[in-house]
Amino acid sequence: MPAAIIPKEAVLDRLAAAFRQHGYDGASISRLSEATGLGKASLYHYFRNGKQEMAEAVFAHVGGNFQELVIVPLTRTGDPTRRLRAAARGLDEFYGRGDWSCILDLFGIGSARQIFQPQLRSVVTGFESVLSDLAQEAGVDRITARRRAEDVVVAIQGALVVARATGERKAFTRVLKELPNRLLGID
Amino acid sequence: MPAAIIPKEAVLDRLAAAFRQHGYDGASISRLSEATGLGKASLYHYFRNGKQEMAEAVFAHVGGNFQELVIVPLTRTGDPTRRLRAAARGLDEFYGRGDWSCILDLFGIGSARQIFQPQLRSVVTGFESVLSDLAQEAGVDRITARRRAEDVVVAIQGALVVARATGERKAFTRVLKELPNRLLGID
DNA sequence: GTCTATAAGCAGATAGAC
DNA sequence: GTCTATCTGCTTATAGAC
Repeated sequence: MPAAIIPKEAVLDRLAAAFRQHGYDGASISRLSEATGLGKASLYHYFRNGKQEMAEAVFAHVGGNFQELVIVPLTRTGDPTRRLRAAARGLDEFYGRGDWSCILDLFGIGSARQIFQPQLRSVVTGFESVLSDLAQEAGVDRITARRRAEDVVVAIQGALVVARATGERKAFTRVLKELPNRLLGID
Repeated sequence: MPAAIIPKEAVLDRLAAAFRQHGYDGASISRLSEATGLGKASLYHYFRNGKQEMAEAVFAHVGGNFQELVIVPLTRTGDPTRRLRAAARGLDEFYGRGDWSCILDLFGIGSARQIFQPQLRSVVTGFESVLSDLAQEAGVDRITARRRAEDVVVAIQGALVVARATGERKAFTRVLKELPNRLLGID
């Protein structure tokens, strides 16, 4: 009974990369097999329910990374601006400096949408809550905090779309740099 | 030699709707056939190079709508704020009040990206130019105008992604309402 | 200009050997 | 746990009748 050739974490990272590049419908089992270096049958050994289960595992895995790189820094104690700068660094890493598409975007399209829409919604509202709470902690009134939190999420998603369309990540980099100001700054 | 059953315009509208719903890779010829009400062979009669040509025609057609609904109002003469409000109404219609995904997003994913990336880039830079020129005409300095133009494009794209993820269009509606302020308003 | 029928290949998924 | 081989159905695309 030989051990796994690569750890499941690494498999999930490679599956995530393939889904990010091709989208859910464009990521065929053959491509996922290539991307992981595992044969198709090996993939089915890991994920009995096929592509859908692979996507669900990727979603959970990527969600864990997001939690660690972005949510944890935001929910620490200490100066709000510093926490936002740490989250910006986390977002930069999480999105491959702006080169990687967001699962929130990709899994909202085509057959993935039927599967993931409820979860996409709760990711957005969860992220917005954390941002809004932080803004309020920094003295911003509730209404403004919620609006700005929404604006930040919108800006991150939009910047990734624009980066993909233009082939340049400057819009994304700028959004991250302005992140503390966008959430806490003057109107 | 019977005439076409539905005009090519209508075919393109239905193809566009199908691409918007399923993405490029998810939009199979069968689905495109269903969406248009034409048999597969009829679609190939219209578009000899198959799906790629359908997508290219949709891209051009949708680009024409965008020109008409958004660019024309922005490049008219008259009060900049009024022109931006007209463009906001155009964007609202162009994106089905926030319910439709943007081709800029969808065609940046998977196999469509290989085909369309250069054109996506020029759509973004073109739209940004028009917005930036308008802001400068309204007295905004060049650097600020360019930054705000980029922010506006980012916000529209992001709002559409968030709308799709949450199933709510309020973020999109708000971005449109704030459009004049986002481009011309105080920092 | 539209259709039905069909070709050739790739999709997702499984069986069974090692 | 991995592989090769294979199955079924759907995919793109075409041929040819009307």
